[in-house]
Amino acid sequence: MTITLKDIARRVNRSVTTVSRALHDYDDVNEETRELVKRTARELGYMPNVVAQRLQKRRADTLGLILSTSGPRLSDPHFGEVLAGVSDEVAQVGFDLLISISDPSLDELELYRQKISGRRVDGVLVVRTRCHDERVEFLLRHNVPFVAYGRTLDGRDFPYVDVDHAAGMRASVQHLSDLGHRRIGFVTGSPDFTLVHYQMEGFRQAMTACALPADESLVVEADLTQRGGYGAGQALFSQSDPPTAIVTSNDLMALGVMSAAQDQGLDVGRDIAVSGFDDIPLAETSHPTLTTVRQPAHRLGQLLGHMLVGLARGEPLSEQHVLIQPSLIIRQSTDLDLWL
Amino acid sequence: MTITLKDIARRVNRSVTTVSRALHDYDDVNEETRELVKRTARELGYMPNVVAQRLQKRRADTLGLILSTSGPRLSDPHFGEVLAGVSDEVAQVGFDLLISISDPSLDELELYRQKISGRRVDGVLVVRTRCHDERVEFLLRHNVPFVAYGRTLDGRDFPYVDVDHAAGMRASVQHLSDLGHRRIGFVTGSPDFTLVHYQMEGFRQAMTACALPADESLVVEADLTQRGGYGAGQALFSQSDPPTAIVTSNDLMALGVMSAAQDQGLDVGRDIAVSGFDDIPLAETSHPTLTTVRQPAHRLGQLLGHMLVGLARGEPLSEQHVLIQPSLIIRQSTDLDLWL
DNA sequence: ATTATAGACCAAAACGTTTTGGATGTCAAG
DNA sequence: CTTGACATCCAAAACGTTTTGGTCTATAAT
Repeated sequence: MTITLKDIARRVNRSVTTVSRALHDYDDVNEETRELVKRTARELGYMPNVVAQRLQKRRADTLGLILSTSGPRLSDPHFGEVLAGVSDEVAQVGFDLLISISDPSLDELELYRQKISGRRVDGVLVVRTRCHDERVEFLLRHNVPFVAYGRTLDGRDFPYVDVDHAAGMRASVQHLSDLGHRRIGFVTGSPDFTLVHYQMEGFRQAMTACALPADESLVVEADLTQRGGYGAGQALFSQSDPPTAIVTSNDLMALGVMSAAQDQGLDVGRDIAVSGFDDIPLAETSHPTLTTVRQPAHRLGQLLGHMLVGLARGEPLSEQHVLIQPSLIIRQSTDLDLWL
Repeated sequence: MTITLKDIARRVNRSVTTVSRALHDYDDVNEETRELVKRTARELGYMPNVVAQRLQKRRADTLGLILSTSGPRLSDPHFGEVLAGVSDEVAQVGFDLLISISDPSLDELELYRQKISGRRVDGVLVVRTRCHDERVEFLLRHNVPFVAYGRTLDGRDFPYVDVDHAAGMRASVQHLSDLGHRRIGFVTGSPDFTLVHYQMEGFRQAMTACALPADESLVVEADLTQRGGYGAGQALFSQSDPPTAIVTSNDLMALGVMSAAQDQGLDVGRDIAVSGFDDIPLAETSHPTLTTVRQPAHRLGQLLGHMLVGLARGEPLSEQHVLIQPSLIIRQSTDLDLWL
């Protein structure tokens, strides 16, 4: 049997109204009754029925995150860390985080529609944006509070947090150029992803700035996974004039590239330089350790969570657009003689 | 403005009751009105307010998962995969999955109390059980439907899904013994975890069965992470009479151990054999590839989800206890000459 | 002509809160 | 004595559903 306000009211001989107001520290209830109410509530083990609260308040105190099966999975370490940041942050202010993995049979937007119009969530998080992103369009059109992890390219205005992938990539290429590399390969994800688009932009900018020849055959596209990186690496190494250095769209791919290199008998860090993006924990303990562009994943998640909670509460956002500058972490995979 | 049953009722000149019943295909509403109601609902873009439904039905259609900060994080690949399985399964039958990361300041059990008595969730998932697990005690005491990923040791009866860690570990040790190893180290997590306990049991059983000497100094405890494995590996390699083979509690640790070995200049697979547990995707692409004990993570998650949904709906469970037999996957880290 | 039966519908209650708009009593000031 | 202010309390409405327990009408059976 579960305890309700009515039970407490009956017990202390007050109305439900008074009990509710006492528990919420309204100032129109006598000090004594307030104490009495609170004590009995504790004694009876009263816990408010949040569903009823939500119905009355017309708020869900819940934030939604929809993962499409094609997007990043929970097993992507960088993404997991961002998510942990979001969760930490929103939990602190009493919000729940609702995670849906979109059934492949169901249209992803339909899922948004359900969750949102069904009042299940009062704000959503969009992850890994695409250059033109239908989810963003949908959410804007339906006036749903949301924050995106990543920008889009079609000039719509919406709140986002993003990392300056172009700058990160420029730093990587610059570093490799400084080491004397002239044939630099790029193992990349689909250019539909905004992050890949900007990385590509940074890559080309830096190649030009360093006066390096642009060779399109050195740009290989694959899945943003280790397996994808492995395949792309194999493709690059089997070319007649293979690159001496490779940058990648994320660390998982970089690890895959390193595997492919090692399988070819190459000594990563000496025969071939590899540089990643993200700085997942594995980057620090791989062999050789991985040079990469660090994104403050956890802090980034916290920021996303913070903004989203604000939006969901209808507060104005102090910063609509946040662009975080990543930093290059140089390790052995680009310079094996570098010992820590 | 959001559409409610009342709006539809007004529009079709029927009562709210009839509209509700029409939408739910009750047989006491005329075929024509049913059609009319459904059509108008579609036209107006009606979506039921699930909060109201839940209040009325006294069900949340939501399953809870509480991650304590000390337990596995979302960034553990094996765990992420299990979770994806759970999520896939429960989404298919319309349940939500609520993930809370327990604030370190808040007592974990208190969080359970809140979510459960607050009627936020109608079933919970307990992951990575401990030999004596307070969460299990709590849930049993409060009669909350739950399924555990892992057993406990104190003889309480509750539904669980677990992997036979003892058998997996026996297979690993047997394999190493067959290769001629006699000094086998064990890099393990805290024995409080049930999985570690059973691994330890399997380890000792196999050592005895293979007539290998038990040397307690070869058992090193550390965090169930790559970093933990690295440290434990260093400790083992700096001993006067180091092991020639090492088994570990999970793959992340094994990767850490491999790193430590390689930093010592050891050739993993030749100078030292390393064997993991889980078979995360990384195991297949590490260098050398990792011999490990495979757990069907995704399927395991689906099973957990399936059981939990059944319980939450009050259906009797066909199988209370599921113990899955893992299989040994032999790769290069125990036998470098093994080329695939 | 009465009584059943079935088909179509609905008002009201319920779920457990919070909010609104008073009501009541006391006391001090005028 | 009246007025106003203040402190304390509460009934009723509201949130959007589903369920309960009907009513009413038309037709069929007796």
